[in-house]
Amino acid sequence: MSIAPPVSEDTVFAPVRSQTAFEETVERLGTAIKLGLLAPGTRLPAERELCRKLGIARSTLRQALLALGQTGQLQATRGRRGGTFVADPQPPSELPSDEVLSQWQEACDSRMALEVGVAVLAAQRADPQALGALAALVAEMERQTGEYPNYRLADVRFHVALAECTGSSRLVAAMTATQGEMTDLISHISHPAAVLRASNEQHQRLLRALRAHDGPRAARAMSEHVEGTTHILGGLLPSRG
Amino acid sequence: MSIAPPVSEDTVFAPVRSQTAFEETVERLGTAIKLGLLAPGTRLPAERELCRKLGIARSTLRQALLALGQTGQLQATRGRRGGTFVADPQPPSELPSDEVLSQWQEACDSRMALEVGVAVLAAQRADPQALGALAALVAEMERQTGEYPNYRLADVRFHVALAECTGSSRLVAAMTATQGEMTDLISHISHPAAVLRASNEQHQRLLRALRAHDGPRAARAMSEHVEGTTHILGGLLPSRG
DNA sequence: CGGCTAAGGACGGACCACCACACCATTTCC
DNA sequence: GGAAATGGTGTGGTGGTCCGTCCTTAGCCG
Repeated sequence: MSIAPPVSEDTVFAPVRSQTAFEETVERLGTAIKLGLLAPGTRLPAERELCRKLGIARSTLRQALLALGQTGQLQATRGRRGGTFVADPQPPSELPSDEVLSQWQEACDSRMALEVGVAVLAAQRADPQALGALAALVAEMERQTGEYPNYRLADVRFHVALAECTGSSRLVAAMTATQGEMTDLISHISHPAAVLRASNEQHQRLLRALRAHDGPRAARAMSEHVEGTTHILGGLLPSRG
Repeated sequence: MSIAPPVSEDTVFAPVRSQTAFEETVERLGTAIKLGLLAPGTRLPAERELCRKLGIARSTLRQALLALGQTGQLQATRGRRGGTFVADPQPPSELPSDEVLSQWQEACDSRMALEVGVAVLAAQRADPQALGALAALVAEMERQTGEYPNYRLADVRFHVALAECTGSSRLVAAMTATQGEMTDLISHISHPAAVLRASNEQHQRLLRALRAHDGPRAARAMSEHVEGTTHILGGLLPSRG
């Protein structure tokens, strides 16, 4: 054991980040809206019900809803048939923040660690119905290679659906968070149809591996898929911090 | 897109979990001690320095240190040459909590998702020095198949060292957390030397894949390794909740 | 028209986590 | 004996969170 390199204590003693309920709520709902998991026009549950589902107080939830309303992602209507609704998509004009940008490699690494493992598990567990849904999403992407926003929407749903194949809510949550992070990164680089088609071919190869319940092949397909995105980002992203 | 299954809103609207700085500190330090990443006798940085590193107030840190002291994991000495020291290992007598036990499958799934991806990245990035350290740990495990606590210590260090090969602090942190969770689960099942030897052979196969910088082979070796543990747990763990 | 109802909106008090700061107690080194 | 370094203690202030209560809006219906 004395041979072993001492684990860098930078990890053990790294800063503790305590996220408030307010922040986490804004993050979660905002990501779901940004990714299109909550489609425009969707009505959220009533505040009194939603705060119960989220396990937070109504006043805390309202802070979050207010914040999301001020950024234009939500819109509230009062009255008997009122409610809180997901607004139409924002012009994705914000440049990725320096903070996100400086950590893009860590984000891609985390994505690799998540997606490959999910692919292995999905290969073991995907049922015919789930495979059909995945195939439909691949077909949708094929149709939308010319319309990046539509392509990306199907892309996100593909990866989230893959996580759902595992049956693990943790992994689904991690996947949505990761996809949100990736969306921030890739929304401002160009997306030629050729690149999208190539990417979707990797989806198809992955799907074939899933159909064969071949975990190792799924892992390989997925790792190449993630690596592709990473390399594209590395080439097109503004200078790294 | 209308074909796509709607993403289950259970994920988006799942309870928000806000961890306090105190809880996270206890968790992090406690896990590091439990895993042996902070060896018995180790002296922690002085409180005034440690709270700065952790980014929390000294009083908050002291709450955590007090809690860890009351469970016998830390011991403090006053005076100029004083400090807070890691105590000798506890008799691991606590049975895994029902809460941990009921989620053992999710824990194993998360582990799969982390370890396989880490293996792929490590295969790309491991340098000779890191490979040497990993080999030393494999050799150590080989020697310790009869002494489970020692074996497990080297095992944890192997997996954490693997994460360190990726150069991603996020992944190292995730790995320590995952290994802590696994330790909770496996500490109370039997560990015949034969099982440990078989497990370590998987480490060796993984190491060979890393040396060859063969990501897919590393992924396969790791997924089989994780799957082995999962199956053993499934067979030996008390009835699932 | 007028009341009922379901929804968002606003306010105030209580509690607690966290923080910053100052000070005390103990030990060791010079 | 004094300086220095360390853990130990107390105090007050800030902000986040919760809970309860009430107000406002708008659709439904008798």
